Amino acid sequence: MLDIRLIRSSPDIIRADLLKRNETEKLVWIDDLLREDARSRELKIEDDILRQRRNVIAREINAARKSGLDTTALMAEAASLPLKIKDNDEEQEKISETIHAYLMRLPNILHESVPAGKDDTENVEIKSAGTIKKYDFELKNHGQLAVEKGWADFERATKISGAGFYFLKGSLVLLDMALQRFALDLLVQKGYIPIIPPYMINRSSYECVTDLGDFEKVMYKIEGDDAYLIATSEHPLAAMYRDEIFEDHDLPLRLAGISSCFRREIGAHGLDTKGLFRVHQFTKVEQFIFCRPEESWQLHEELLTNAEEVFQKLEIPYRIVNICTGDIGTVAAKKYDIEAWMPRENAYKEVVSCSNCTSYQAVRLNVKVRDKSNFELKRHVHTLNSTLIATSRVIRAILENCQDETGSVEIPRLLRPYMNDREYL
RNA sequence: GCUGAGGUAGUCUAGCGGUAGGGCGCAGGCCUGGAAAGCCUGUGGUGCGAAAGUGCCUCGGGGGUUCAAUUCCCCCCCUCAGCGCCA
Repeated sequence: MLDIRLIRSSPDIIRADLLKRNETEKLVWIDDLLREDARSRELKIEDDILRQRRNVIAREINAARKSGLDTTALMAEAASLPLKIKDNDEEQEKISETIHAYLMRLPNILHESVPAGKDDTENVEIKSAGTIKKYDFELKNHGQLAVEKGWADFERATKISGAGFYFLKGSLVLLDMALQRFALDLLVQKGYIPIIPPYMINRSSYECVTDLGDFEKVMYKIEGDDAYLIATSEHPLAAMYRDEIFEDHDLPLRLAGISSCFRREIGAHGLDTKGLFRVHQFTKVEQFIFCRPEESWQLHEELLTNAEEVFQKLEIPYRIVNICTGDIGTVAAKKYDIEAWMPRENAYKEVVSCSNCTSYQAVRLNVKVRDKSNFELKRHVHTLNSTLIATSRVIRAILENCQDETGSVEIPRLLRPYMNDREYL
């Protein structure tokens, strides 16, 4: 959410950003918002005066009673005030609901380096790395291979849970856990604090960290409780410090979340229908940072570098794309995706999403940092998040990239210590 | 799930119809050669104001009674302790 004070003081910055996003229909929101905000402040001034009068009279009545004076006139005036205050409050309540509704729907302000573009086809590649191998045999679909080898069972999972679920079996279970520990060790060694968060959080916390549309499309709600299954550990990690103020020396705070992730919307497209790429449930090691506003762009690059290191170490070719205005969504100010090379499809596929959300989550969460040199000054922190490893997608990348003509899968060298030094799955 | 005790500013705690007090922590100031100690001020949200200031709101949340609610009444939420159930 944007800070209303920023919109009040620099509405042209917001307007320019909406134009860049090509969301011109929201331009009128800004005018309406500014009008409502001005009216809200007028009402507050009136309200403050009424309340002040009420407080003064209450004190005067008390003083008069104590000295035995007549209070009839004061009581009469006092009796007229509550109704006026109530009317005023009701109007203010309506206005603040309107303001809040706009604020919840206005997107974050983009970084200047975000490219303009209509959708994901216009994201901009900024780097590609790794050696793409040539295969002189036909690669097997990763899902098909996994079933043949007894490493996964999709049919029985569909029978008992529905499409988009899977039983992971045998070597792939060990591989999944090896990837988790590999990822976690990499982050711990860099000073990130590993965290297992709650897998369910309540609606009010969830609204602070994600886009409203996600409630309808992405999140699983637990019936009968105010609880939603997390779509990523980013969400509980971000909400963890809700309504808190960091001291300057607490930041930057680097966290490594690990959790199962639950998502309703998975789509259904060609090769992805069956397999581990688009699923309702997967495990993810996530990087998350709370920091001072001035250091977030540098830390955004740090997160990306960490994620790249994973694919370098696993020897999986990848590229980095800068997500364009049409694909970036409401929360991030800038987002990189890492896409891993999937040789069977002859294409790069998304495996990492790395975002700087600047103060957008922090404003809703009310998370601030006390300024080092000015005790009174408290600024909203910046939050950043990035996948380190989403195991299901990396498993697919390994099954495809490391496959030989016999259908054997060679385990990436640096992962072997986590696989009891085995060379093949 | 049952019973009991609680929820007061960053934290601990007092107040139980009449401007929310104190301890600790933290920040600043005075003092000092420098520090400690001591003393003073500040500490959440928001409005007006260039500033100095000044007002309003905030005692878990929401209603009600009252000129006035942290205090009385109703509903809800959460925490802790004990018991029960349980991997």
